[in-house]
Amino acid sequence: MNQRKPDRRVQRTRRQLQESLTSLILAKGYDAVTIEDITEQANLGRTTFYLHYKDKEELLMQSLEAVFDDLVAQIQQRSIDDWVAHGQGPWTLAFEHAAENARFYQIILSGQGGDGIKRRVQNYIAATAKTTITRRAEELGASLSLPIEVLSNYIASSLLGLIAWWLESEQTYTVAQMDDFFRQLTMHGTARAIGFVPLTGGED
Amino acid sequence: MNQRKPDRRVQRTRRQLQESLTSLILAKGYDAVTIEDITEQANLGRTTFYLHYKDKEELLMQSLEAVFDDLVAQIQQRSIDDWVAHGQGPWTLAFEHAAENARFYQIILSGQGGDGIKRRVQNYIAATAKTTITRRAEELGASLSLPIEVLSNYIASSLLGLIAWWLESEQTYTVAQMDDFFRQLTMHGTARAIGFVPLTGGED
DNA sequence: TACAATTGTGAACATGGTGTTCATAATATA
DNA sequence: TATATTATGAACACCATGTTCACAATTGTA
Repeated sequence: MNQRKPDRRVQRTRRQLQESLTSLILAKGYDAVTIEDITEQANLGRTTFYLHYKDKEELLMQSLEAVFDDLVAQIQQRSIDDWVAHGQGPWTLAFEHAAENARFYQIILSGQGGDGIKRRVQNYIAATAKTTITRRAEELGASLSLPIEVLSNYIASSLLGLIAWWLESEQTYTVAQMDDFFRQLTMHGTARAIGFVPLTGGED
Repeated sequence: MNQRKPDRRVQRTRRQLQESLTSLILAKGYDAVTIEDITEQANLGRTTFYLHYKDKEELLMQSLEAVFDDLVAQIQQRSIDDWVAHGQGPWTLAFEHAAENARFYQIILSGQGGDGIKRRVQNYIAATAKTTITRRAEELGASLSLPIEVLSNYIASSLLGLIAWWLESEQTYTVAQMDDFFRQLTMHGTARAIGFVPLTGGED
């Protein structure tokens, strides 16, 4: 009945484990962090870790999802048209958030973060894009010219790929610039950027 | 002086190690393969492995690069316009190659393939895209509307992301369809696919 | 063919993280 | 206060890694 309130110790333990992991990642990278590092930093027994999480990756993903859920909620407070009207894309907040935690995501997204973290982050973005686009398509009564799965996955991988590159390159460009670049690519595709002018929309 | 011909034993050993690794990846996944598995399968001493490679990843990347170099050479035999004239993108061969070795790339690209493999593959694609685009831009005397690094990285991550998704989804679509999807996105961007019609190219 | 250099071998070893068990202690909730 | 839940830490088995070393096998060449 009251599944609602987990034991105080549980909350405390999990929070400490999460905080310890993120701070350790900043200190020594992802792979280098051992379970014992985490529990020691958190002042907990190593056994306790396995009482709550299967492995490092599960711990990290739960932390990330909490943060992402917040971010998505913020983004969805505005409609797509609202964002565009302000000369921004909905993903502006994503670029901002990434910049604010640059070193952290640099490590996580470098791909040398455990097995499937980048992939799981990408899945999260794709799922978000999918529901957002679906909802919008319903509002407009419009139909997609591509399978939603293809589209959402394309968006997720290109956005995440660009963010990862941007962080690795020590942020050669500002958030506003990245936002603008991504909008151009989103609006007109890569062809125009290369200077390749399509045959004026021929064979749709 | 004659750096040219490595000892026959070296060639033989390296080839056997490469073949063993790829076959083992198909058999039990990437992570599950140990150095000992590889050398045993290759009928070599475990020590021998370290005589040639630092770790599993180095071995795998060298195998991949050999394959990729071939593929790129094939692709570059035609000009971009040639490809387009035939109703295809240069990346058609990439989709084909991926389909032919579906299970292999499914594992490699799932992200659960060692630390940075997907990332290194993506870097390879980005580098290829960069030189290709640069060359073409020089031919046309055109200038890019985006930094080449941004562009090439966007292309690489979206292409690889799409391929990875496609393989994971058990290839719900044909090579020709994927090629067409990617071309649509390349030519017109994602916005049009959503049914979002831009303000007729307003404020460039 | 014989010889010197290179390469492969296998055993042995140290290292280090993982994941599990279990009896016991600490703490929360009712 | 009583009972259930959670945390503890020591101990253990396990397994892959990476390195060393003395010796064997093979190769390219003189």
